[in-house]
Amino acid sequence: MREDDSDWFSRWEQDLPSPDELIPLSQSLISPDLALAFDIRTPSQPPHHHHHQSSTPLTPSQANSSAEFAADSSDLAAGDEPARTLKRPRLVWTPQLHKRFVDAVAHLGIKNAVPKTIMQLMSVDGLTRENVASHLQKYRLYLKRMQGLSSGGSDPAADRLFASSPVPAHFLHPNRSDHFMPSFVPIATLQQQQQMVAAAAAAAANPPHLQPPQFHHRQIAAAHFGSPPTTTTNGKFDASFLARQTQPQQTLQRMSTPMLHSPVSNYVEDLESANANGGRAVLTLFPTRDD
DNA sequence: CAACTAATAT
DNA sequence: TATATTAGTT
Repeated sequence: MREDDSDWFSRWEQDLPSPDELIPLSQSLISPDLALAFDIRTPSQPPHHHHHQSSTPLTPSQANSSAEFAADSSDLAAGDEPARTLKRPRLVWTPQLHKRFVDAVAHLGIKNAVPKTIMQLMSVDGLTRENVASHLQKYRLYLKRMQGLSSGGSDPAADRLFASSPVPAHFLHPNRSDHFMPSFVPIATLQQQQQMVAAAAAAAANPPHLQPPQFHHRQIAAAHFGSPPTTTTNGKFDASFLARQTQPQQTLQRMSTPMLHSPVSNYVEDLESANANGGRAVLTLFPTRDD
């Protein structure tokens, strides 16, 4: 029974030659909740993901990363009005997505790294706080596990995902004053929008008990099938921050490090990340790049 | 009470 | 196992 677990991921990767061949395409899965909440009937004209830029209808800044969801075995009856009790497809944490997560946590500091803040920093449309919370829980367990195994621990394939992103040293050190590292927190206007939208939605629509999706009308969750990390299909995330935050909500956003506003190239090299994993990659800033 | 975390369920 | 959902705190 050991072959199963160590294989599923690799097989998953390898068995996906290319999305074009495999994917029948346009399975545009908009988050059911979202679709419902916003009365989005059809995928409408899926913003044809024109492979190449040419005239992009969306500014790069708007081209936020979108969460990828797993293809649910449940068939969506064609033309069948979805019951109001639709649930979101399971989120697939790809290495890229996880990296975004780790970066967010790293820059927030483990102390301040809470689901909501992480979610906001990640700026991945479709991502819910619950998504992040669940992942965070697991990630914390992973960190704890790793603390015990400082050296020589051959990493079981179980943590492949987590191993894909280097663990910032601070994570393993329960140093009480760990607020040294938290670099600037590039909160995009997204945060404000989310807050405002959420408030507005709550005040105006006042949904029964449905979690008011904190997305603006522009932020729509598009679903893709798992893109193999090897094929560089995805990883086209965008750093849509750089918008100076206006009013700090509750979360404290401070610019400690001298470095600051640089349109896109805000790379922070954290060579300190020397984990036992033999992780080679260094810590970069948000600009997620496929490995 | 909203959000966090741990526990539990699928 | 991975992620979702619930439950119990703060």
